[in-house]
Amino acid sequence: MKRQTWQREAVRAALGSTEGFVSAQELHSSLRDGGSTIGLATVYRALASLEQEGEVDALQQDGESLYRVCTTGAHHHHLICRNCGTTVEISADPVEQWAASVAAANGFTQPNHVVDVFGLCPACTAAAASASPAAG
Amino acid sequence: MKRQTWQREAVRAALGSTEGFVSAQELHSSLRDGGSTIGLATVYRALASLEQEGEVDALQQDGESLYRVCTTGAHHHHLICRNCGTTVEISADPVEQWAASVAAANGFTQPNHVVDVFGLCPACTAAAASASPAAG
DNA sequence: GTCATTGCAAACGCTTTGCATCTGT
DNA sequence: ACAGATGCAAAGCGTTTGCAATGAC
Repeated sequence: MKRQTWQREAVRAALGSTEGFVSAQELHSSLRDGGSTIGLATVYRALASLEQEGEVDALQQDGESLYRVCTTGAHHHHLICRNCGTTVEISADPVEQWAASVAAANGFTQPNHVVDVFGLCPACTAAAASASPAAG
Repeated sequence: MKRQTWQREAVRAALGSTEGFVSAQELHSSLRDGGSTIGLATVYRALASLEQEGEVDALQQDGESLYRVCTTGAHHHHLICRNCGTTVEISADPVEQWAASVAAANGFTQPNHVVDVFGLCPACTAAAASASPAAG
């Protein structure tokens, strides 16, 4: 039996108001910042539960778990700036098909894929160019 | 200045004698089991150093870092079974190009990408089919 | 002879868990 | 009234770091 609590809704809402992936701790901070008195453990539990139900997607990045609202079916991916965090939506139709294709080719079913492209956005590329003109 | 130590060689050797990916702790256990008195921290440091030099590939699996001897710089991706962890190497040339392409199209430089495909391998698909014949 | 490297263990960060209380049904 | 969720904080896990001795160059 699953009870309906404002905490759980708060986690879902916070997750829904994010652009890309967020860590559980960022979510907790955000919630607290928004006035919630929700506990960190509760955020983790809600996230785990939500993931279990398939309502959110999770991936591991550098030892952390990042969460994102699950886009059951047609989804798009993001191009993220490593430096300033700028996020650009990108259509990944060819990749969707490629993922499904390689999965099928190997006999795998229920294909899920995590596709994210990181890089330096134009502004940060220019900034980096002047910040590191010579490395020797 | 990089000094040549038997510990470092031991880590490389242990890594070279593995089939797939191994965790730092497994490597350490293996080394100890093989007679080495190498320390855990040293294994971590050697691994980090080796990865820095591009001699080994590393990936994160469920909060752990798994390492493997590097495949000459050219990287590929993996198709991972959600259930048993079976890993299949997949060539992602089209994705490489796609990633570079979308990055360039948006003015992004230094494109890195995270591409992982998860699914159920043939064996687990069959197992799941008999384990969950009806869901309601 | 010098300094990077090693090793131990504690610190660290992220996540999970125990237990008492509270809240939703 | 009952079952499950919450919250705090500490345990837990894997990883990193500090500091003194050691070994490589």
